[in-house]
Amino acid sequence: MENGEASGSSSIPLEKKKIGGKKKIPIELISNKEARQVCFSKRRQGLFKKAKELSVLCGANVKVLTFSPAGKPYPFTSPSEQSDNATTLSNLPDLSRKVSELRAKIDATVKEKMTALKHVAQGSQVAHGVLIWQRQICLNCRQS
Amino acid sequence: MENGEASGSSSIPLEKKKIGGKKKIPIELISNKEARQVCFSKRRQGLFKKAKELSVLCGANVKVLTFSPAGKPYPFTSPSEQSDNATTLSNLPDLSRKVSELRAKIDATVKEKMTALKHVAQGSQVAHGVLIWQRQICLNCRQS
DNA sequence: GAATCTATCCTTAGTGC
DNA sequence: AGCACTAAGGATAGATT
Repeated sequence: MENGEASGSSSIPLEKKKIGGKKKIPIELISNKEARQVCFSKRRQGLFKKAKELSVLCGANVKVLTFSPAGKPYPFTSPSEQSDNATTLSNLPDLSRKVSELRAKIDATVKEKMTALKHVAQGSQVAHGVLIWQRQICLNCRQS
Repeated sequence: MENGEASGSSSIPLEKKKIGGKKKIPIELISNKEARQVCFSKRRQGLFKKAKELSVLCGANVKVLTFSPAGKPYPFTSPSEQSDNATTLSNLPDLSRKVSELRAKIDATVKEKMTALKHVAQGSQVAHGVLIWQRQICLNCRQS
């Protein structure tokens, strides 16, 4: 697949440059900042499309969360998951399974983040940040 | 011995069938259960690869969370995010930004799930499940 | 700088092993 | 089950508008 630029051989036919056409690029950080942003937009679009296709074709829940180079979040959630409210309300037998999936998702995410942040907190001054973050979670719980 | 040709009878290269080739398929739920599973495996692989390429090319954090038709979770997290612990420990100036990103992610996820589950709970008997789920979150908070 | 175009690269449906 | 193969279809880097 990722048949890299490995072949350094001189057997690569150099042809005259035609307009258009996709050229292969190495999978490494794009140095040009503008090109990187353009690439992000295009590929994020493609990634979301692939995610949607996967969810539709296979009836699978798919969530994608990307952060642009500028730090802006771009989330994607498969339609089947977005409409869980409606579908489950009229389809109670599936409810427990859906709830289990949601619980697994949030548990995995929370656990992962907690672990990461705890490790970070052990060697830095971010302990306060961790505490604040934990309170937000608990406030969310109480609010409901 | 050289490939294939050797033993006796069939020295004539058999006519190769024109096998393979990709046909267009409509983007809708694949009815055949096995085909659906195969498709899920292939496309999940492709999706993860695309996610990795996006994260590398653009230096972006990417997370993908998929559930197979059978309900098994397959998560993907971009390498740059996976190594947040190490990188941030030796790179404290980036810490607050990383923490903000993590906080935004978990907040978005929690809020989304809470909303979905609250809607569900309003019209069904799942209120207990919601409460249990909330306690788990809060326990996680206290444990740290 | 977003949209469009195009040639090329990449993914993957279908098949066989 | 998983891997290899083929080639049609799709994604996209670069140029152009």
